[in-house]
Amino acid sequence: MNKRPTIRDVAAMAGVSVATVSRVLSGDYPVANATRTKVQRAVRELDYVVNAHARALSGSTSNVVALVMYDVVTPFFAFIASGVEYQATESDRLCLVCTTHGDPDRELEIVKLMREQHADAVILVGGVNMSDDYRERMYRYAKGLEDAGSRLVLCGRPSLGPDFPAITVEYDNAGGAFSATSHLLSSGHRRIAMLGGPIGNTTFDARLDGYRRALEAFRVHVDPKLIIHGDMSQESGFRQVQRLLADGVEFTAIFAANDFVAAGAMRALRAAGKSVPDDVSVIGYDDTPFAPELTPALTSVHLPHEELGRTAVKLALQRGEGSARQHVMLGTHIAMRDSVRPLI
Amino acid sequence: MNKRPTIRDVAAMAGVSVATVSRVLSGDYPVANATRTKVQRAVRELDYVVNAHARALSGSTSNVVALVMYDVVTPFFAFIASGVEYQATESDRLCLVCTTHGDPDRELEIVKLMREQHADAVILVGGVNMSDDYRERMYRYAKGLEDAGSRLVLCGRPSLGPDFPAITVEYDNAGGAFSATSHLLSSGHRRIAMLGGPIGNTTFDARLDGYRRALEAFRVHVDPKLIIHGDMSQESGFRQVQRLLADGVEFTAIFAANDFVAAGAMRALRAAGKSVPDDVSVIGYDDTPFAPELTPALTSVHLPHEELGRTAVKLALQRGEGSARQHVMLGTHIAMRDSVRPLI
DNA sequence: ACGATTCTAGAAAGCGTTTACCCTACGCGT
DNA sequence: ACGCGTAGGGTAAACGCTTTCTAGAATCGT
Repeated sequence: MNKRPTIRDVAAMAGVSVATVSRVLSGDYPVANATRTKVQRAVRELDYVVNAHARALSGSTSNVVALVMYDVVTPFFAFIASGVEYQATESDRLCLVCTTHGDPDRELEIVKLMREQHADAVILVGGVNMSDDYRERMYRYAKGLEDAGSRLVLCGRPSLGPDFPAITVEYDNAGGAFSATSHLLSSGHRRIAMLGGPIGNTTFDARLDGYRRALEAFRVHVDPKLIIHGDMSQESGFRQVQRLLADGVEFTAIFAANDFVAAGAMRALRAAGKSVPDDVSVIGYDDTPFAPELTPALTSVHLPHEELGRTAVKLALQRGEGSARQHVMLGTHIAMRDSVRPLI
Repeated sequence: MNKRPTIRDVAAMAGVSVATVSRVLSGDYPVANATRTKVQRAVRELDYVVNAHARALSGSTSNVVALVMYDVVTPFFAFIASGVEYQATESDRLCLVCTTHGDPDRELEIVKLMREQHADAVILVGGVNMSDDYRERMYRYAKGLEDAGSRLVLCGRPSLGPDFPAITVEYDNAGGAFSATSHLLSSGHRRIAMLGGPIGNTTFDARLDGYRRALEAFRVHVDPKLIIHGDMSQESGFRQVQRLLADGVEFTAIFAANDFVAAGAMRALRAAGKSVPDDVSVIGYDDTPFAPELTPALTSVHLPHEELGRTAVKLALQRGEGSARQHVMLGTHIAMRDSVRPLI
């Protein structure tokens, strides 16, 4: 097994100094054509590649963007990750992916790892449980990252104030929920069940809030019996509807906190002999790729997932001092399909 | 903005040498308790974290596992990635993710980047177009990675022979297709349409092969008219069925090369007024999370996605010389649901 | 023809760790 | 009392690159 060649080997073979090789490789400094050619031949000959760690140690950037999220398979996260990855390679960065599975300690751990790695940007994706000490801890993280020269981006997570050293890239969570609920309301529905997510999570609190505000805007009573919380799984949606039915709660429409819950809900409805959308209208959130494949095709709130990811990277990599604490909010829209019907 | 502290700052504050600090941090070398405490206090005081690049440069491992795949959102890849990420963090490694979108040049580029990064393992995921020069190029990659001290893993991609310096972790692609087709055959179906993937791709060639072998085992004629190729999208499945119908090809069952194609196919069938499974049985591949949510719930070939990913990492990180070129094959099974019905 | 620029390229000082090597002091067996 | 093994800790040499500083050669204006 050959040892991997270093820059000195290349320099020796080309008969120049290591400085010259380095300059040919980075291509910024003027180098005579003949010399450049010699060096390039040596590089090819030896199949030389630079050592990224040495380069990062010597220079100052690591060319790495870090992505921290709940998991990697939920479409919501996967699509944001896709946008991040896309823009990262566009900007010649590599993409480090870590998952927390909702564990705050793990998140702390990861941020430490990212400081070690000198990531150019650290992107925290998705909602979070805004606990008492979350802000304070997040502030320490942010400081640490700033000192390490990394940009912190909160993506799909609320800002922590304008003086907080982080970029925020949100989508209009509450607004999407408001539109969805309004859509149901203006179709004549008044008894709209909200199948919500875990309490305290910024994402699902916001969706619930949008639901509430829409009802209020239509002067419809917010009936607590219509609001259920669960995790975000298909099973949860299934059971939530079963419970509603078992409790004899009346409703003509369902607003589910995401498409998986909506799918489970529709399954429960079908199992109970109720037709969607004839008996009950259903609307989801996230507009996952399978939404159009359900029967009936699911109406859902569409999010600009990929653009969220792309914007996060773009802003983070943008140099200039004012850029370190921006806040952008992306819009949502409803993808209308067949799971909603006006109430006659 | 504070400069980030180095090990010398810690050493100075604790009144010891940098060597001692390093030893306290790695914890291998004996250090007196009092000294250790002093150092740890200084570390906390300064909020010091090691510089991963300096460590990687000095030591020899980068603690990074690289994952190269088609994209990040297709459930097939996402679940494998999930397994990789899981096992990587289990082994205290970070996980670098790159996508190729099917571009072989991009794959080459990425492997070079991974050599630069000194990744402990490079995992190439999923099928590939086995072109003439693929083998040769892959061989050069493999050599380069081996010299760089990285392990190469082919995951869900066929081995290139026992003397090829790479680990292979496959699932029984053809076997799964064989089972699926056999399931249809033993339910009495004889006219089974195969909605295949792109020609030349190892994954879809294998699935097609399993289909063929099953028909032959049942002594059923393989009718070329029943075999269509497309990309792997829902739309592709939809159009493939439309075409079959328009061409007046007779069939009582469909074997789709993945669940997305199956979903599109079912939609086309429904649009044409055909009932699944009363008129046509359908079976998918990959057993994506939405398969149970379709109407009817889709029978599909279940793959051990996460275990593929986990095994890839586990084998790659396992030290010992013989371990550098192993080959494991994982099994599949059919997840039976409601989209298949015996032909009466 | 001669000083002033402009190119080109080398020498060497870091970048922040780890680790091989060396040294001191102390306990212990004989 | 003496040699020795060992725990504890310091010194300095890598690790492989980038970049500043410096300097010779080539070009140019007058």
